[in-house]
Amino acid sequence: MPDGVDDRTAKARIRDAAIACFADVGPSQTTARRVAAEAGVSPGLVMHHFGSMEGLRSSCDDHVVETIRRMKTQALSEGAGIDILAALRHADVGHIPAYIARMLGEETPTSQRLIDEIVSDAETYLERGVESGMIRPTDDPKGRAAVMAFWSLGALMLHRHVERILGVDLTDPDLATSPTLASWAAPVYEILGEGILTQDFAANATSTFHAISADEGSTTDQQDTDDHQENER
Amino acid sequence: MPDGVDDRTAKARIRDAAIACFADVGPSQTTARRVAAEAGVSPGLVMHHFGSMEGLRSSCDDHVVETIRRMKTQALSEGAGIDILAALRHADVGHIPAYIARMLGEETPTSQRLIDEIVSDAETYLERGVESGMIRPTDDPKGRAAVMAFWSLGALMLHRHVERILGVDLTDPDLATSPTLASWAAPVYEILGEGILTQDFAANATSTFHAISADEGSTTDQQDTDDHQENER
DNA sequence: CAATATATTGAACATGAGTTCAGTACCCAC
DNA sequence: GTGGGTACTGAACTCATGTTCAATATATTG
Repeated sequence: MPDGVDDRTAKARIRDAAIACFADVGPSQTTARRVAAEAGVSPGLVMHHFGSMEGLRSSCDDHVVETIRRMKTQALSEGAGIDILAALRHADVGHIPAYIARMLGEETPTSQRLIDEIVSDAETYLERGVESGMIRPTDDPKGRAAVMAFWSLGALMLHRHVERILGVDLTDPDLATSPTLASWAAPVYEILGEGILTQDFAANATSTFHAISADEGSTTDQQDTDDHQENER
Repeated sequence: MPDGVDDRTAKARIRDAAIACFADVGPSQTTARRVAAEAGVSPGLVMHHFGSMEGLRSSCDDHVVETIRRMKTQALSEGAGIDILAALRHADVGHIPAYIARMLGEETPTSQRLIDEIVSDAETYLERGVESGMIRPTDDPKGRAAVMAFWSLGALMLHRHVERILGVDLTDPDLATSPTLASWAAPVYEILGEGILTQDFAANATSTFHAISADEGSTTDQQDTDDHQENER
Protein backbone atom coordinates (compact mmCIF):
# COMPACT_ATOMS: atom_id res chain seq x y z
CA MET A 1 0.00 0.00 0.00
CA PRO A 2 1.58 3.21 -1.14
CA ASP A 3 1.82 6.07 1.32
CA GLY A 4 0.77 3.67 4.04
CA VAL A 5 -2.70 5.12 3.98
CA ASP A 6 -5.90 3.30 3.27
CA ASP A 7 -8.04 5.44 1.02
CA ARG A 8 -10.99 3.12 1.18
CA THR A 9 -13.98 4.48 3.02
CA ALA A 10 -14.70 2.92 6.37
CA LYS A 11 -17.77 1.24 4.95
CA ALA A 12 -15.70 -0.42 2.25
CA ARG A 13 -13.07 -1.43 4.80
CA ILE A 14 -15.73 -3.08 6.92
CA ARG A 15 -17.17 -4.90 3.92
CA ASP A 16 -13.76 -6.16 2.83
CA ALA A 17 -12.89 -7.21 6.36
CA ALA A 18 -16.17 -9.09 6.55
CA ILE A 19 -15.51 -10.87 3.26
CA ALA A 20 -12.08 -11.88 4.53
CA CYS A 21 -13.57 -13.12 7.79
CA PHE A 22 -16.35 -15.09 6.11
CA ALA A 23 -13.80 -16.63 3.79
CA ASP A 24 -11.21 -17.41 6.45
CA VAL A 25 -13.16 -18.56 9.47
CA GLY A 26 -16.66 -19.05 8.14
CA PRO A 27 -19.93 -17.31 8.91
CA SER A 28 -20.39 -18.82 12.35
CA GLN A 29 -17.10 -17.40 13.62
CA THR A 30 -17.58 -14.07 11.91
CA THR A 31 -18.88 -11.80 14.65
CA ALA A 32 -19.61 -8.10 14.45
CA ARG A 33 -16.83 -7.38 16.93
CA ARG A 34 -14.34 -9.44 14.98
CA VAL A 35 -15.12 -7.70 11.73
CA ALA A 36 -14.95 -4.34 13.46
CA ALA A 37 -11.54 -5.13 14.94
CA GLU A 38 -10.29 -6.36 11.57
CA ALA A 39 -11.45 -3.15 9.92
CA GLY A 40 -10.11 -0.99 12.74
CA VAL A 41 -13.47 0.48 13.71
CA SER A 42 -15.93 0.13 16.54
CA PRO A 43 -18.67 -2.50 16.55
CA GLY A 44 -21.30 0.22 16.49
CA LEU A 45 -20.11 1.47 13.14
CA VAL A 46 -20.82 -1.85 11.54
CA MET A 47 -24.45 -1.50 12.54
CA HIS A 48 -24.51 2.13 11.51
CA HIS A 49 -23.46 1.30 7.96
CA PHE A 50 -25.14 -2.04 7.40
CA GLY A 51 -28.06 -2.04 9.80
CA SER A 52 -27.58 -5.60 10.91
CA MET A 53 -25.32 -8.57 10.53
CA GLU A 54 -27.64 -9.93 7.90
CA GLY A 55 -27.38 -6.66 6.03
CA LEU A 56 -23.61 -6.91 6.14
CA ARG A 57 -23.72 -10.42 4.81
CA SER A 58 -26.07 -9.34 2.08
CA SER A 59 -23.78 -6.48 1.07
CA CYS A 60 -20.85 -8.87 0.92
CA ASP A 61 -22.85 -11.21 -1.29
CA ASP A 62 -23.79 -8.40 -3.61
CA HIS A 63 -20.24 -7.12 -3.83
CA VAL A 64 -18.83 -10.56 -4.52
CA VAL A 65 -21.43 -11.40 -7.13
CA GLU A 66 -20.90 -8.05 -8.80
CA THR A 67 -17.14 -8.60 -8.86
CA ILE A 68 -17.64 -11.97 -10.46
CA ARG A 69 -19.93 -10.59 -13.10
CA ARG A 70 -17.31 -8.02 -14.00
CA MET A 71 -14.56 -10.57 -14.47
CA LYS A 72 -16.89 -12.91 -16.24
CA THR A 73 -17.42 -10.62 -19.17
CA GLN A 74 -13.69 -10.08 -19.25
CA ALA A 75 -12.94 -13.78 -19.19
CA LEU A 76 -15.57 -14.46 -21.82
CA SER A 77 -13.77 -12.19 -24.23
CA GLU A 78 -10.51 -14.00 -23.59
CA GLY A 79 -11.97 -17.43 -24.06
CA ALA A 80 -11.77 -19.28 -20.80
CA GLY A 81 -12.03 -22.69 -22.37
CA ILE A 82 -13.34 -25.47 -20.20
CA ASP A 83 -12.05 -24.01 -16.98
CA ILE A 84 -15.29 -22.79 -15.48
CA LEU A 85 -13.51 -21.10 -12.62
CA ALA A 86 -10.96 -19.26 -14.68
CA ALA A 87 -13.03 -16.11 -14.45
CA LEU A 88 -12.72 -16.12 -10.68
CA ARG A 89 -9.00 -16.28 -10.66
CA HIS A 90 -7.94 -13.14 -12.39
CA ALA A 91 -5.82 -10.76 -10.43
CA ASP A 92 -6.99 -8.80 -7.43
CA VAL A 93 -9.77 -11.05 -6.30
CA GLY A 94 -8.34 -11.55 -2.83
CA HIS A 95 -10.61 -13.60 -0.63
CA ILE A 96 -13.44 -13.83 -3.10
CA PRO A 97 -12.93 -17.42 -4.29
CA ALA A 98 -12.76 -18.65 -0.70
CA TYR A 99 -15.82 -16.56 0.11
CA ILE A 100 -17.70 -18.21 -2.72
CA ALA A 101 -16.61 -21.61 -1.52
CA ARG A 102 -18.29 -20.77 1.77
CA MET A 103 -21.49 -19.34 0.38
CA LEU A 104 -22.05 -22.21 -2.04
CA GLY A 105 -22.94 -24.45 0.87
CA GLU A 106 -25.97 -22.37 1.70
CA GLU A 107 -29.32 -22.11 0.02
CA THR A 108 -29.83 -18.40 -0.03
CA PRO A 109 -31.51 -16.86 -3.07
CA THR A 110 -28.20 -15.20 -3.87
CA SER A 111 -26.24 -18.43 -3.92
CA GLN A 112 -28.96 -20.08 -5.97
CA ARG A 113 -28.89 -17.35 -8.55
CA LEU A 114 -25.10 -17.38 -8.64
CA ILE A 115 -25.00 -21.10 -9.26
CA ASP A 116 -27.71 -20.86 -11.88
CA GLU A 117 -25.63 -18.28 -13.67
CA ILE A 118 -22.44 -20.31 -13.44
CA VAL A 119 -24.17 -23.38 -14.83
CA SER A 120 -25.63 -21.31 -17.62
CA ASP A 121 -22.25 -19.75 -18.35
CA ALA A 122 -20.67 -23.17 -18.40
CA GLU A 123 -23.09 -24.17 -21.10
CA THR A 124 -22.03 -21.14 -23.11
CA TYR A 125 -18.34 -21.85 -22.62
CA LEU A 126 -18.75 -25.46 -23.65
CA GLU A 127 -20.75 -24.45 -26.67
CA ARG A 128 -17.94 -22.17 -27.80
CA GLY A 129 -15.53 -25.02 -27.28
CA VAL A 130 -17.67 -27.18 -29.50
CA GLU A 131 -17.78 -24.52 -32.18
CA SER A 132 -14.04 -24.07 -32.11
CA GLY A 133 -13.45 -27.79 -32.26
CA MET A 134 -11.90 -28.12 -28.82
CA ILE A 135 -14.83 -29.95 -27.29
CA ARG A 136 -16.94 -32.82 -28.49
CA PRO A 137 -20.61 -32.16 -29.10
CA THR A 138 -23.19 -33.85 -26.90
CA ASP A 139 -26.87 -34.74 -26.90
CA ASP A 140 -27.33 -33.14 -23.47
CA PRO A 141 -25.46 -29.82 -23.38
CA LYS A 142 -27.26 -28.59 -20.28
CA GLY A 143 -26.67 -31.77 -18.30
CA ARG A 144 -23.02 -31.86 -19.28
CA ALA A 145 -22.56 -28.21 -18.37
CA ALA A 146 -24.23 -28.73 -15.01
CA VAL A 147 -22.02 -31.68 -14.15
CA MET A 148 -18.89 -29.80 -15.16
CA ALA A 149 -19.92 -26.75 -13.15
CA PHE A 150 -20.80 -28.80 -10.06
CA TRP A 151 -17.50 -30.64 -10.25
CA SER A 152 -15.57 -27.39 -10.48
CA LEU A 153 -17.53 -25.68 -7.74
CA GLY A 154 -17.42 -28.73 -5.52
CA ALA A 155 -13.66 -28.91 -5.83
CA LEU A 156 -13.53 -25.23 -4.94
CA MET A 157 -15.56 -25.91 -1.82
CA LEU A 158 -13.05 -28.58 -0.86
CA HIS A 159 -10.08 -26.36 -1.67
CA ARG A 160 -8.49 -26.80 1.73
CA HIS A 161 -8.53 -30.56 1.38
CA VAL A 162 -7.34 -30.34 -2.21
CA GLU A 163 -4.44 -28.24 -1.08
CA ARG A 164 -3.62 -30.63 1.71
CA ILE A 165 -3.62 -33.70 -0.52
CA LEU A 166 -2.46 -32.40 -3.90
CA GLY A 167 -0.59 -29.25 -2.91
CA VAL A 168 -2.68 -26.99 -5.13
CA ASP A 169 -4.55 -23.97 -3.85
CA LEU A 170 -7.56 -23.68 -6.12
CA THR A 171 -8.36 -20.26 -4.66
CA ASP A 172 -4.97 -18.86 -5.61
CA PRO A 173 -5.44 -15.89 -7.95
CA ASP A 174 -2.16 -16.81 -9.63
CA LEU A 175 -3.06 -20.43 -10.04
CA ALA A 176 -2.86 -20.25 -13.81
CA THR A 177 0.88 -19.70 -13.64
CA SER A 178 1.59 -21.68 -10.50
CA PRO A 179 3.94 -24.66 -10.78
CA THR A 180 1.56 -26.59 -8.53
CA LEU A 181 -1.24 -26.35 -11.04
CA ALA A 182 -0.19 -29.47 -12.89
CA SER A 183 -0.91 -31.87 -10.03
CA TRP A 184 -4.56 -30.87 -10.30
CA ALA A 185 -4.92 -29.99 -13.95
CA ALA A 186 -2.98 -32.88 -15.40
CA PRO A 187 -5.37 -35.56 -14.09
CA VAL A 188 -8.31 -33.33 -14.94
CA TYR A 189 -7.26 -32.94 -18.54
CA GLU A 190 -6.37 -36.57 -18.79
CA ILE A 191 -9.85 -37.55 -17.61
CA LEU A 192 -11.61 -34.98 -19.75
CA GLY A 193 -9.41 -35.65 -22.73
CA GLU A 194 -9.87 -39.33 -23.18
CA GLY A 195 -12.18 -40.32 -20.35
CA ILE A 196 -11.27 -43.07 -17.96
CA LEU A 197 -13.77 -45.69 -18.95
CA THR A 198 -13.24 -48.01 -21.81
CA GLN A 199 -15.62 -47.40 -24.66
CA ASP A 200 -17.39 -50.69 -24.14
CA PHE A 201 -18.13 -50.10 -20.50
CA ALA A 202 -19.24 -46.50 -20.98
CA ALA A 203 -21.67 -47.42 -23.73
CA ASN A 204 -23.00 -50.21 -21.60
CA ALA A 205 -23.51 -48.00 -18.56
CA THR A 206 -25.17 -45.26 -20.57
CA SER A 207 -27.64 -47.59 -22.17
CA THR A 208 -28.44 -48.99 -18.74
CA PHE A 209 -29.46 -45.57 -17.47
CA HIS A 210 -31.58 -44.99 -20.51
CA ALA A 211 -33.28 -48.30 -19.87
CA ILE A 212 -34.01 -47.46 -16.23
CA SER A 213 -35.18 -44.02 -17.14
CA ALA A 214 -37.49 -45.25 -19.88
CA ASP A 215 -38.78 -48.05 -17.71
CA GLU A 216 -39.65 -45.86 -14.75
CA GLY A 217 -40.71 -43.03 -16.95
CA SER A 218 -43.54 -45.09 -18.35
CA THR A 219 -45.06 -45.63 -14.92
CA THR A 220 -44.35 -42.29 -13.26
CA ASP A 221 -43.96 -39.39 -15.59
CA GLN A 222 -44.16 -36.41 -13.31
CA GLN A 223 -41.19 -34.16 -12.82
CA ASP A 224 -41.58 -32.43 -9.50
CA THR A 225 -39.10 -29.85 -8.36
CA ASP A 226 -39.45 -29.66 -4.63
CA ASP A 227 -40.20 -33.00 -3.22
CA HIS A 228 -40.05 -35.24 -0.27
CA GLN A 229 -37.50 -35.68 2.47
CA GLU A 230 -37.72 -34.82 6.13
CA ASN A 231 -38.09 -36.69 9.31
CA GLU A 232 -39.90 -39.92 9.11
CA ARG A 233 -38.61 -41.55 12.19
CA MET B 1 -41.74 -48.82 13.00
CA PRO B 2 -43.48 -51.89 14.33
CA ASP B 3 -45.24 -51.66 17.69
CA GLY B 4 -44.83 -47.91 17.60
CA VAL B 5 -42.14 -48.20 20.22
CA ASP B 6 -38.61 -46.95 19.93
CA ASP B 7 -36.26 -49.47 21.43
CA ARG B 8 -33.22 -47.31 20.99
CA THR B 9 -31.65 -46.08 24.18
CA ALA B 10 -32.08 -42.40 24.90
CA LYS B 11 -28.42 -41.84 24.23
CA ALA B 12 -28.74 -43.34 20.77
CA ARG B 13 -31.91 -41.34 20.11
CA ILE B 14 -30.11 -38.14 21.00
CA ARG B 15 -27.19 -39.03 18.75
CA ASP B 16 -29.46 -39.86 15.83
CA ALA B 17 -31.49 -36.71 16.36
CA ALA B 18 -28.29 -34.70 16.38
CA ILE B 19 -27.11 -36.29 13.14
CA ALA B 20 -30.46 -35.48 11.56
CA CYS B 21 -30.25 -31.89 12.80
CA PHE B 22 -26.69 -31.38 11.64
CA ALA B 23 -27.64 -32.79 8.25
CA ASP B 24 -30.89 -30.87 7.86
CA VAL B 25 -30.20 -27.43 9.27
CA GLY B 26 -26.45 -27.36 9.70
CA PRO B 27 -24.23 -27.11 12.77
CA SER B 28 -24.98 -23.46 13.45
CA GLN B 29 -28.72 -24.08 13.81
CA THR B 30 -28.25 -27.29 15.74
CA THR B 31 -28.74 -26.30 19.37
CA ALA B 32 -28.79 -28.51 22.42
CA ARG B 33 -32.43 -27.64 23.03
CA ARG B 34 -33.40 -28.46 19.45
CA VAL B 35 -31.68 -31.82 19.53
CA ALA B 36 -33.28 -32.55 22.89
CA ALA B 37 -36.74 -31.68 21.57
CA GLU B 38 -36.17 -33.79 18.46
CA ALA B 39 -35.14 -36.74 20.60
CA GLY B 40 -37.95 -36.18 23.07
CA VAL B 41 -35.72 -35.60 26.07
CA SER B 42 -34.67 -32.67 28.20
CA PRO B 43 -31.69 -30.47 27.33
CA GLY B 44 -29.95 -31.58 30.49
CA LEU B 45 -29.86 -35.17 29.34
CA VAL B 46 -27.82 -34.23 26.30
CA MET B 47 -25.13 -32.89 28.58
CA HIS B 48 -25.46 -35.86 30.91
CA HIS B 49 -24.69 -38.30 28.12
CA PHE B 50 -22.25 -36.34 25.98
CA GLY B 51 -20.71 -33.85 28.36
CA SER B 52 -20.83 -30.97 25.94
CA MET B 53 -22.03 -29.96 22.52
CA GLU B 54 -18.58 -30.64 21.18
CA GLY B 55 -18.70 -34.09 22.69
CA LEU B 56 -22.03 -34.70 20.97
CA ARG B 57 -20.61 -33.58 17.66
CA SER B 58 -17.62 -35.81 18.15
CA SER B 59 -19.82 -38.80 18.90
CA CYS B 60 -21.83 -38.11 15.77
CA ASP B 61 -18.65 -37.95 13.73
CA ASP B 62 -17.44 -41.23 15.15
CA HIS B 63 -20.75 -42.94 14.54
CA VAL B 64 -20.98 -41.70 10.97
CA VAL B 65 -17.41 -42.62 10.14
CA GLU B 66 -17.89 -46.03 11.69
CA THR B 67 -21.06 -46.59 9.67
CA ILE B 68 -19.25 -45.65 6.50
CA ARG B 69 -16.41 -48.02 7.22
CA ARG B 70 -18.89 -50.83 7.69
CA MET B 71 -20.57 -50.25 4.35
CA LYS B 72 -17.26 -49.69 2.64
CA THR B 73 -16.06 -53.21 3.22
CA GLN B 74 -19.42 -54.41 2.01
CA ALA B 75 -19.29 -52.29 -1.11
CA LEU B 76 -15.75 -53.32 -1.80
CA SER B 77 -16.81 -56.93 -1.97
CA GLU B 78 -19.56 -56.05 -4.42
CA GLY B 79 -17.37 -54.02 -6.70
CA ALA B 80 -18.56 -50.44 -6.64
CA GLY B 81 -16.90 -49.52 -9.89
CA ILE B 82 -16.13 -45.89 -10.46
CA ASP B 83 -18.91 -44.61 -8.30
CA ILE B 84 -16.95 -43.48 -5.29
CA LEU B 85 -20.04 -42.71 -3.32
CA ALA B 86 -21.83 -45.94 -3.96
CA ALA B 87 -20.77 -47.21 -0.56
CA LEU B 88 -22.62 -44.38 1.12
CA ARG B 89 -25.89 -45.07 -0.53
CA HIS B 90 -26.73 -48.54 0.58
CA ALA B 91 -29.95 -48.95 2.44
CA ASP B 92 -30.64 -47.59 5.90
CA VAL B 93 -28.15 -44.77 5.94
CA GLY B 94 -30.75 -42.12 6.67
CA HIS B 95 -29.23 -38.69 7.11
CA ILE B 96 -25.63 -39.84 6.91
CA PRO B 97 -24.84 -38.66 3.36
CA ALA B 98 -26.24 -35.21 4.09
CA TYR B 99 -24.30 -35.20 7.36
CA ILE B 100 -21.11 -35.95 5.50
CA ALA B 101 -21.87 -33.21 3.01
CA ARG B 102 -21.94 -30.83 5.94
CA MET B 103 -18.84 -32.07 7.71
CA LEU B 104 -16.70 -32.06 4.56
CA GLY B 105 -16.65 -28.29 4.62
CA GLU B 106 -14.75 -28.26 7.87
CA GLU B 107 -11.17 -28.99 8.63
CA THR B 108 -11.49 -31.14 11.68
CA PRO B 109 -9.06 -34.03 12.07
CA THR B 110 -12.01 -36.36 11.60
CA SER B 111 -13.02 -34.90 8.27
CA GLN B 112 -9.42 -34.87 7.12
CA ARG B 113 -9.00 -38.53 7.96
CA LEU B 114 -12.29 -39.39 6.32
CA ILE B 115 -11.32 -37.64 3.10
CA ASP B 116 -7.89 -39.22 3.13
CA GLU B 117 -9.54 -42.60 3.38
CA ILE B 118 -12.01 -41.89 0.61
CA VAL B 119 -9.25 -40.73 -1.72
CA SER B 120 -7.25 -43.80 -0.87
CA ASP B 121 -10.27 -46.02 -1.43
CA ALA B 122 -10.90 -44.35 -4.74
CA GLU B 123 -7.44 -45.32 -5.84
CA THR B 124 -8.19 -48.90 -4.91
CA TYR B 125 -11.51 -48.88 -6.74
CA LEU B 126 -9.96 -47.43 -9.85
CA GLU B 127 -7.16 -49.92 -9.74
CA ARG B 128 -9.67 -52.76 -9.69
CA GLY B 129 -11.41 -51.15 -12.62
CA VAL B 130 -8.13 -51.10 -14.48
CA GLU B 131 -7.50 -54.75 -13.70
CA SER B 132 -10.94 -55.76 -14.87
CA GLY B 133 -10.61 -53.75 -18.05
CA MET B 134 -13.32 -51.24 -17.26
CA ILE B 135 -10.97 -48.34 -16.73
CA ARG B 136 -8.00 -47.06 -18.66
CA PRO B 137 -4.64 -47.14 -16.92
CA THR B 138 -2.90 -43.90 -16.09
CA ASP B 139 0.53 -42.57 -15.23
CA ASP B 140 -0.81 -40.81 -12.16
CA PRO B 141 -3.21 -43.12 -10.32
CA LYS B 142 -3.12 -41.12 -7.13
CA GLY B 143 -3.83 -37.81 -8.84
CA ARG B 144 -6.63 -39.27 -10.88
CA ALA B 145 -8.19 -40.88 -7.82
CA ALA B 146 -7.99 -37.63 -5.89
CA VAL B 147 -9.66 -35.66 -8.66
CA MET B 148 -12.43 -38.23 -9.00
CA ALA B 149 -12.99 -38.30 -5.25
CA PHE B 150 -13.06 -34.52 -4.96
CA TRP B 151 -15.51 -34.27 -7.83
CA SER B 152 -17.82 -36.81 -6.23
CA LEU B 153 -17.58 -35.32 -2.76
CA GLY B 154 -17.96 -31.79 -4.06
CA ALA B 155 -21.11 -32.73 -5.92
CA LEU B 156 -22.38 -34.30 -2.71
CA MET B 157 -21.75 -31.05 -0.87
CA LEU B 158 -23.79 -29.26 -3.50
CA HIS B 159 -26.55 -31.84 -3.42
CA ARG B 160 -29.28 -29.31 -2.74
CA HIS B 161 -28.30 -27.30 -5.79
CA VAL B 162 -27.88 -30.44 -7.87
CA GLU B 163 -31.38 -31.46 -6.90
CA ARG B 164 -32.76 -28.04 -7.72
CA ILE B 165 -31.17 -27.91 -11.16
CA LEU B 166 -31.09 -31.52 -12.30
CA GLY B 167 -33.81 -33.06 -10.13
CA VAL B 168 -31.52 -35.70 -8.64
CA ASP B 169 -31.05 -36.15 -4.92
CA LEU B 170 -27.49 -37.42 -4.56
CA THR B 171 -28.11 -38.20 -0.89
CA ASP B 172 -31.02 -40.49 -1.66
CA PRO B 173 -30.25 -43.98 -0.34
CA ASP B 174 -32.25 -45.42 -3.23
CA LEU B 175 -30.53 -43.35 -5.85
CA ALA B 176 -29.19 -46.39 -7.64
CA THR B 177 -32.71 -47.36 -8.68
CA SER B 178 -34.20 -43.90 -8.96
CA PRO B 179 -35.55 -42.80 -12.33
CA THR B 180 -33.94 -39.42 -11.73
CA LEU B 181 -30.47 -40.91 -11.64
CA ALA B 182 -29.98 -40.65 -15.37
CA SER B 183 -29.99 -36.87 -15.51
CA TRP B 184 -26.86 -36.90 -13.37
CA ALA B 185 -25.23 -40.18 -14.32
CA ALA B 186 -25.74 -39.96 -18.07
CA PRO B 187 -23.59 -36.83 -18.51
CA VAL B 188 -21.10 -38.20 -15.99
CA TYR B 189 -20.64 -41.42 -17.88
CA GLU B 190 -20.54 -39.60 -21.16
CA ILE B 191 -17.73 -37.39 -19.89
CA LEU B 192 -15.86 -40.20 -18.24
CA GLY B 193 -16.44 -42.56 -21.11
CA GLU B 194 -15.04 -40.57 -23.97
CA GLY B 195 -13.95 -37.31 -22.40
CA ILE B 196 -15.17 -34.01 -23.71
CA LEU B 197 -11.99 -32.63 -25.18
CA THR B 198 -10.75 -33.57 -28.58
CA GLN B 199 -7.58 -35.58 -28.50
CA ASP B 200 -5.54 -32.79 -30.04
CA PHE B 201 -6.55 -30.21 -27.49
CA ALA B 202 -6.12 -32.52 -24.51
CA ALA B 203 -2.63 -33.50 -25.56
CA ASN B 204 -1.79 -29.87 -26.10
CA ALA B 205 -3.07 -28.80 -22.69
CA THR B 206 -1.30 -31.63 -20.90
CA SER B 207 2.03 -30.85 -22.48
CA THR B 208 1.56 -27.19 -21.56
CA PHE B 209 1.26 -28.08 -17.88
CA HIS B 210 4.33 -30.22 -18.06
CA ALA B 211 6.17 -27.32 -19.67
CA ILE B 212 5.10 -24.88 -16.94
CA SER B 213 5.97 -27.36 -14.25
CA ALA B 214 9.39 -28.12 -15.74
CA ASP B 215 10.08 -24.48 -16.45
CA GLU B 216 9.39 -23.33 -12.93
CA GLY B 217 11.22 -26.28 -11.52
CA SER B 218 14.42 -25.37 -13.31
CA THR B 219 14.44 -21.73 -12.22
CA THR B 220 13.18 -21.94 -8.69
CA ASP B 221 14.00 -24.26 -5.86
CA GLN B 222 12.03 -27.39 -6.38
CA GLN B 223 11.77 -28.48 -2.80
CA ASP B 224 9.17 -26.12 -1.39
CA THR B 225 6.68 -26.61 -4.16
CA ASP B 226 7.08 -30.28 -4.78
CA ASP B 227 6.22 -31.53 -1.32
CA HIS B 228 3.96 -34.29 -2.52
CA GLN B 229 4.54 -37.31 -4.65
CA GLU B 230 3.17 -37.27 -8.13
CA ASN B 231 3.43 -40.89 -9.04
CA GLU B 232 3.45 -43.86 -6.84
CA ARG B 233 4.53 -46.81 -8.73
C1' DC C 1 -19.11 31.30 11.03
C1' DA C 2 -23.16 28.78 12.20
C1' DA C 3 -26.01 24.94 11.50
C1' DT C 4 -26.96 20.76 10.05
C1' DA C 5 -25.91 16.20 8.73
C1' DT C 6 -23.02 12.45 8.77
C1' DA C 7 -19.45 9.45 10.80
C1' DT C 8 -17.94 7.25 14.82
C1' DT C 9 -17.59 5.73 19.49
C1' DG C 10 -18.25 2.87 23.59
C1' DA C 11 -21.18 1.55 26.97
C1' DA C 12 -25.59 -0.64 27.91
C1' DC C 13 -29.31 -3.90 26.82
C1' DA C 14 -31.70 -8.16 25.34
C1' DT C 15 -31.50 -12.59 23.67
C1' DG C 16 -30.23 -17.10 23.05
C1' DA C 17 -26.71 -20.22 23.52
C1' DG C 18 -24.01 -23.89 26.28
C1' DT C 19 -23.59 -25.48 30.61
C1' DT C 20 -24.38 -26.45 35.74
C1' DC C 21 -26.81 -28.35 39.39
C1' DA C 22 -29.94 -29.69 42.87
C1' DG C 23 -33.58 -32.60 42.90
C1' DT C 24 -36.62 -36.61 41.30
C1' DA C 25 -37.70 -41.11 39.25
C1' DC C 26 -36.22 -45.57 38.07
C1' DC C 27 -33.60 -49.84 38.51
C1' DC C 28 -31.00 -53.49 40.56
C1' DA C 29 -28.13 -55.93 44.12
C1' DC C 30 -28.36 -57.40 49.01
C1' DG D 1 -37.73 -53.27 51.58
C1' DT D 2 -33.37 -50.47 51.50
C1' DG D 3 -29.52 -48.26 49.65
C1' DG D 4 -26.92 -46.68 45.97
C1' DG D 5 -26.11 -45.89 41.38
C1' DT D 6 -27.82 -44.41 36.98
C1' DA D 7 -31.24 -41.94 34.02
C1' DC D 8 -33.55 -37.82 33.71
C1' DT D 9 -35.70 -33.21 34.58
C1' DG D 10 -36.05 -28.26 34.46
C1' DA D 11 -34.77 -24.16 36.32
C1' DA D 12 -30.90 -21.15 36.95
C1' DC D 13 -26.37 -19.41 35.67
C1' DT D 14 -22.78 -17.61 32.58
C1' DC D 15 -21.30 -15.79 28.67
C1' DA D 16 -20.97 -14.12 23.90
C1' DT D 17 -23.51 -12.18 20.51
C1' DG D 18 -26.45 -8.80 17.84
C1' DT D 19 -28.36 -4.61 18.56
C1' DT D 20 -29.55 0.03 20.52
C1' DC D 21 -28.48 4.54 21.91
C1' DA D 22 -26.89 8.77 23.69
C1' DA D 23 -22.84 11.34 23.13
C1' DT D 24 -18.93 13.15 20.50
C1' DA D 25 -16.06 14.21 16.52
C1' DT D 26 -15.86 15.35 11.75
C1' DA D 27 -17.48 16.95 7.50
C1' DT D 28 -20.69 19.62 4.64
C1' DT D 29 -23.46 23.29 3.54
C1' DG D 30 -25.88 27.77 3.51
